Amino acid sequence: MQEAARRSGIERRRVTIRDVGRAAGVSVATVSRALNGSESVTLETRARVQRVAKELDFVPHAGAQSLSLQRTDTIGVILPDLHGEYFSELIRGLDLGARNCRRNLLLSASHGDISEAIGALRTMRSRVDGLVVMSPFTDGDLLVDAVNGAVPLVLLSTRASAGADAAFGVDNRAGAAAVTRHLLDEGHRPIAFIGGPADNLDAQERLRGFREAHVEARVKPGPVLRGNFREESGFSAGLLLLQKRLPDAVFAANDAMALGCLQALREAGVRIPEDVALAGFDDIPLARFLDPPLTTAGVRIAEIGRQAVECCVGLGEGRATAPTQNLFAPTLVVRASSLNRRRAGPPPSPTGGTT
Amino acid sequence: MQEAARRSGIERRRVTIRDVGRAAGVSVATVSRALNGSESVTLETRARVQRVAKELDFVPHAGAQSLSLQRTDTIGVILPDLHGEYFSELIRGLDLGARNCRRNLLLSASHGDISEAIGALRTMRSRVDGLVVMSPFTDGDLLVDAVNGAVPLVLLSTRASAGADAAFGVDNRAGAAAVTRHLLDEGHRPIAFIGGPADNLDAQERLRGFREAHVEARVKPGPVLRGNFREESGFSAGLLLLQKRLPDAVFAANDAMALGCLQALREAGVRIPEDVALAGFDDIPLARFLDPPLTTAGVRIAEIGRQAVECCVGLGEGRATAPTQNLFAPTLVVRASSLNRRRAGPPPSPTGGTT
DNA sequence: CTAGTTGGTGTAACCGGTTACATCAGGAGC
DNA sequence: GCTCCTGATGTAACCGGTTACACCAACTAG
Repeated sequence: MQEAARRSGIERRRVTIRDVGRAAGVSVATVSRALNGSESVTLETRARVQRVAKELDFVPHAGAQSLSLQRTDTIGVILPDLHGEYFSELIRGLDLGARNCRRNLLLSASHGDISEAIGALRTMRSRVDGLVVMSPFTDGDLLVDAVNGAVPLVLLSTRASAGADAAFGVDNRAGAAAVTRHLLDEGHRPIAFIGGPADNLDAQERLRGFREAHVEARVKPGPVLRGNFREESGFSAGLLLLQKRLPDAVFAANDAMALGCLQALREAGVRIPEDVALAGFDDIPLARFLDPPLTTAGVRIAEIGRQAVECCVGLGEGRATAPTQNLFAPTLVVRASSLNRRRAGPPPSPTGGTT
Repeated sequence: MQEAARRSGIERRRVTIRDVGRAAGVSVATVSRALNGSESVTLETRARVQRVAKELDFVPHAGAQSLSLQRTDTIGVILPDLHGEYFSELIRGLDLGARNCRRNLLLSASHGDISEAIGALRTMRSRVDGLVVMSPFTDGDLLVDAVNGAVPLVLLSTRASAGADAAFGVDNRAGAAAVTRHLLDEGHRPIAFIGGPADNLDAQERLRGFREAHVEARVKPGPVLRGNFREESGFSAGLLLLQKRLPDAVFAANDAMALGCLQALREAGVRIPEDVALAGFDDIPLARFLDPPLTTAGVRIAEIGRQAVECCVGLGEGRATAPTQNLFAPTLVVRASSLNRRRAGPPPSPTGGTT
């Protein structure tokens, strides 16, 4: 038994609540009460216990506590990836929420793979009081099944599912429509679209917004290219666009692809926005620093993360929280990349363009 | 399958190992053995137990397991911040390492505050098998004290401490010296330096590398300005520089500040690199996309994170891992921002500069 | 046919907390 | 002086796993 305990001879035995009790001359119950602020303990006893606990460097065993109290003070988070500015911002918000609620954050990446996500879910299920999961590439139902009601489940940017306790997301459709309208208002047409992965909910909705704005304006949309939300795919799309007659504007379904496209066009000597206007989506920090600064749809990513965690904690405490469906409206952020500065100058030549 | 369990009223009791035992007609010991792959179980019994466990959607209680086994399969991570490209990369590496070792990742930010870091340490101590802590603003000893040998402790970019079990970091001095030498080789002098926070180890070492390279080259260093590693402070430093005679080059102690400085200079019409050359440190993804692309010292951040976690897990398993002191050498990444393209042209004017 | 062995399984102790309930001292009320 | 009450504290059951040890059938060996 407990092989682990005597694993290495020099191993130091944990200080338990019994050790504290013995040293303070009281029972374990009193120690527990003294440290957890139950009022039925003499001031003097409480002080003594606290002093002894500090002296012995006593820290309660989280596992024992969770076994006894049936809670872990931890929220689990599963994201498709942990990489890039978008997720960085999201994680910051998640941490903020966790800190506000005095919870720990257990983090994992699913790498866009549903079976990895479900695997992560299963390991996490028993170690957390609630889960926040982002899984834009699948139906929420699979996740709901995997959690099976064990803990509250909050979905981010995931196709809503009746089984989830709450869902947060961005109003991609409205955001994309706003960007598209802006491009049309500037007089750009046709507008090409660089889309995200076919199975990605955000990507689908953004494309939808793009199309709806065109219908509304009675303008025929430009070509729709397929991307995967990564910079390289924006670059490839840019190359593809260069092979035909260039559109007046390009709207990429996220900033990373807009960036890639910008690279491709610039390398070919195309001037932005003089020859082709450009817009993205997300407003990652980098967008402001591009040359030219990128027009995009701004999403308060961190804020979404914070609210998701706080909602999740609330659900776990039985507090009926605000609406369980929550769509954040992005703001149109107009920067130089989308303005109409079309000039009579010669068509793009390989030597032209910005410095 | 889970149908029955799901619809059973509101209050759903956890499925325990005893429930599985009862349903499979065996004892808890047999269930445990069957599920944990002990060999002394009939194939037939094992199959039946596994089937029943799946049917009941049994997931072992992590707290109970950690109480019994004295391990949590979790590694705790405390970083100064979770925000920005640098930490994003780091977290990605940490996750990679955790995944390789089949561990969970418990994440927290200290916001550069030593007391917050220690608080986080105390809550984590009892929930993890090991800790990876980055705390460039303080002495490692405080952290070592707070952990007090409860679990293995791996430090990142932190002043080494005898009490820590291992330490990883970047050879900031060599990296900064390499960048400085490169700038000098290009013929830039004097070179101004934008430093990081005074109490930050990385910042101190980078400044040291900057100075040493000057001594070595027998060149007098330019002015050293104070920054805080954030973009705004780079911007302020840029404004300050503009008030006097501009140096030939500016070396910012990290890329974020280089970026801020670039903004300030560009707004004043200073051309980079024609009027002033610029270099940073870290090689965050953004560096390649600046205009002009930024010369910097490349650090394999994710790789450091991965190794730190894997080392931490190894220590917990009693495996004596590689050297406990580990400095990664950055690579000099030369891009356009630092080249000598000085021209006879007129001194910077508000209307000059890049597009 | 008995004694010894072996392999599968069950029983119960243990991990370290929390807390319902028991206990006990001391003061109030009669 | 005795009972009753009250408030501080102790005892032990419980949370849900793991595993040492006991047990027992079925077999082998003598």
